[in-house]
Amino acid sequence: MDGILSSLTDVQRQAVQHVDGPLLVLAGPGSGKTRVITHRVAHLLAQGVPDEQIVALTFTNKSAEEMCRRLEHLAPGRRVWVGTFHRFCARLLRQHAPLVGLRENFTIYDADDSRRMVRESIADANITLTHESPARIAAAIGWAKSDLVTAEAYRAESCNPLAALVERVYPRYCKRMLAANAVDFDDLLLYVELLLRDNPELRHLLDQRFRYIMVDEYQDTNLAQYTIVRALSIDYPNLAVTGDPDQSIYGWRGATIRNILDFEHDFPDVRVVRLEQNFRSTGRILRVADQLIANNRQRKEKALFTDNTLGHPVRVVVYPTGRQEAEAVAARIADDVAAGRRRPGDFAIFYRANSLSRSLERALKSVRLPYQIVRGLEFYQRKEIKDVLAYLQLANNPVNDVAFLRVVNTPPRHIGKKSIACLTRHARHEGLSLLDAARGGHRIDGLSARAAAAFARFAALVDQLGSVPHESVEEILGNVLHATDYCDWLEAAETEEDQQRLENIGELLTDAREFDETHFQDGGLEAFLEQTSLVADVDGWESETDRVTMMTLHAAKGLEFPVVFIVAVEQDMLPHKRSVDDPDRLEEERRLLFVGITRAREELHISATQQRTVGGHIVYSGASAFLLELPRDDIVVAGQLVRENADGSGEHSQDLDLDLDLDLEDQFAPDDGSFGDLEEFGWQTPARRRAGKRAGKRAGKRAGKRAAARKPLRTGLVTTAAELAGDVPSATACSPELFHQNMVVTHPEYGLGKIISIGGAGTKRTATVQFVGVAGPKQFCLAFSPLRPARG
DNA sequence: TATTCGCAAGTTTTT
DNA sequence: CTTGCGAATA
Repeated sequence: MDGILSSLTDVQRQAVQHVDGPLLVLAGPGSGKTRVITHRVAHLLAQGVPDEQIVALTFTNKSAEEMCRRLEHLAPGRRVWVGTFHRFCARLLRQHAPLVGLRENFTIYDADDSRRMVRESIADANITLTHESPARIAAAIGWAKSDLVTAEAYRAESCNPLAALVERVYPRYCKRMLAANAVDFDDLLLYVELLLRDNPELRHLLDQRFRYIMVDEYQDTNLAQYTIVRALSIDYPNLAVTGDPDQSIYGWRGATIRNILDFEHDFPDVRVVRLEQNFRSTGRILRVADQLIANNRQRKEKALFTDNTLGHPVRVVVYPTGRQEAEAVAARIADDVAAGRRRPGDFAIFYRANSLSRSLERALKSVRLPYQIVRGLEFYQRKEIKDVLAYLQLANNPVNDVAFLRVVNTPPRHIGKKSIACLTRHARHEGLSLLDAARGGHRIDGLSARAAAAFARFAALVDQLGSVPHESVEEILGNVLHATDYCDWLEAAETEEDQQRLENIGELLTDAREFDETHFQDGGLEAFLEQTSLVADVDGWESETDRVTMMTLHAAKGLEFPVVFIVAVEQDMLPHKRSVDDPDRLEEERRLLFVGITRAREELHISATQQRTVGGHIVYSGASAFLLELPRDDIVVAGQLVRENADGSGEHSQDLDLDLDLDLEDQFAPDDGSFGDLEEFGWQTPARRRAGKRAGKRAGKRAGKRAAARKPLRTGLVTTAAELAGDVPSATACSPELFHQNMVVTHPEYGLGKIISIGGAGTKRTATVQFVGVAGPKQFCLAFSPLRPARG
């Protein structure tokens, strides 16, 4: 035990040695948080706490594994429960499923399955969507669940069209899910909460059993998660949470930063320990991170410091295009690797959105650098994998209608849309599951004898799958592939794509075999299925292999790399355009960048472009406002950032040093010459564009004029600003969010009008406009209409 | 009923 | 640019 404690700092030791009562560890990035948690577990064990009384909850399987690994070192052979919140809840729910109306073999639906279910429920409610999407309704339902609002309790506030839809769809969705014996991710939490709320004796029992609970990344908990750990810490309030408000990046998923900000309030006798010493990054990197995050209001002040060397300045580079950015990053890495300074595995590239990985991937390929993209989920979302898993799900849970519909005609069994519609109608009418209805298909009106026979054969097939003795998942899976002819079907096709599919299925078989070796005894097929639905992207990351890692900023949390590149730090990308208008969400975007920055140990490169292709369209990007918040003394800038005051007043342009770093000139100037032109571009920050958008007439008009006067722009940048301000009519549509009720607008054909009603979001946002001298109101889909705000 | 083609729509982050 | 969906065709 002495050995364990001696490797810790004083503050860390305080947290580790805390045994009873609530504990809050405010841990800055790189402050040894995981170390503290694992050591504390080891300490508890050393104090005589039985293994089964300790539970450590994490957000990703990845960090759970890491924790297990370290724990195995500190306390070999002990069996402490470490895992994700969702897995923990899934386990509890399996044990007590009947209490909430489920059976213990319930299926966990992924986002895709649950969206299908929402779609059906929308149909149930006789709703035809006009300007909302099933996805948005699904998200709203999820949001309600994270806030512990059940279907029965849900009431739409008046004047909220989305909520009005949710109020009708949510109960139907719930009913359908129960009938299919299925839960979605949010249900896992919600049901456990209800379980604890409605069964006091059970709650007490579990409270007693899980006597020492630890929650990592506490800043990312939502109300449901908070309530669950709270309910398990009443009789034995030994709840230890660790987190950093500055790293809260899941607000969009219902996480509330208040859970950590108010922890001291909720648990009055809490012991608070602050870990502020950073052991990871250079002084400069830490300072850059610290300065950036100082711009946030919602936080607990922290005094981050480090004894590490100052290190290199952070490089901020602006490239003309996304392609050049990707090539430059790849070239830089290739250079370091070729010179023997670094290994590929030292590098990580982070981006805001998955779609940005493509150009990087291509660039790394062309310089022959080994890489891995952390996007593990994708594997389980492939059609062939989902198909095969659907058979397994159906074998395990025969009332799973979504799985039934997925595979009833895959591979093709001469069962068409009409027959399925007929079956569905009958099943609903009789209150049967689709599989049960299929079994007695011959008695259904309007169903051809041929189709009825096909259904019966399918039902028999599924029954056979379910009756195979549960020797191993691999065997069960093998049986599925054989009995359904799935592989034969793919082989027959012989296209390149189908070859790949066969390989993927092979990979799934390997997965199953590995599972059998390690976990089969913990629950067999059901446990395997649970694992496949509860994996996340980060989980696919292999730290051991020597490859360049690419991932989203979200996935990067908790990891560290010697050299980090953060690309596409542009306005509307980071901060993302869906977040810029909401101060809270804007702060979250800033935290996201903070998380990215603090992953870097030795070197950090931040880049942006002037022009990038997103979704097939070229957009002229502007510098992220965040770039201008970085401390000048700790960064080196290549490219020019021109800034104007957000209110559009005065031309206060702050030109950052055009400090071209030599490497960069070497890389680009000779090749394409484009780098030398960069200065001319008069790169524009979004401050101006937004000034134009918001204050429409005043600031916008001036911004437009001024921008036009600053001439050497050859991109469409100025035009864009002017258009947004309403100066130049054009075929391109304005941002739909720009319009609001009662706004006066112009249309090239109809002229001046007024918005009399408006609703929806994104491309679905529609407005009804009454034009002057035009009979009857007109409807517009704002994303594509030539409608724009009127001047003056 | 199966397959193929064309068009439209949606593009943030994840358990 | 991708994926998904619907219609037209074999």
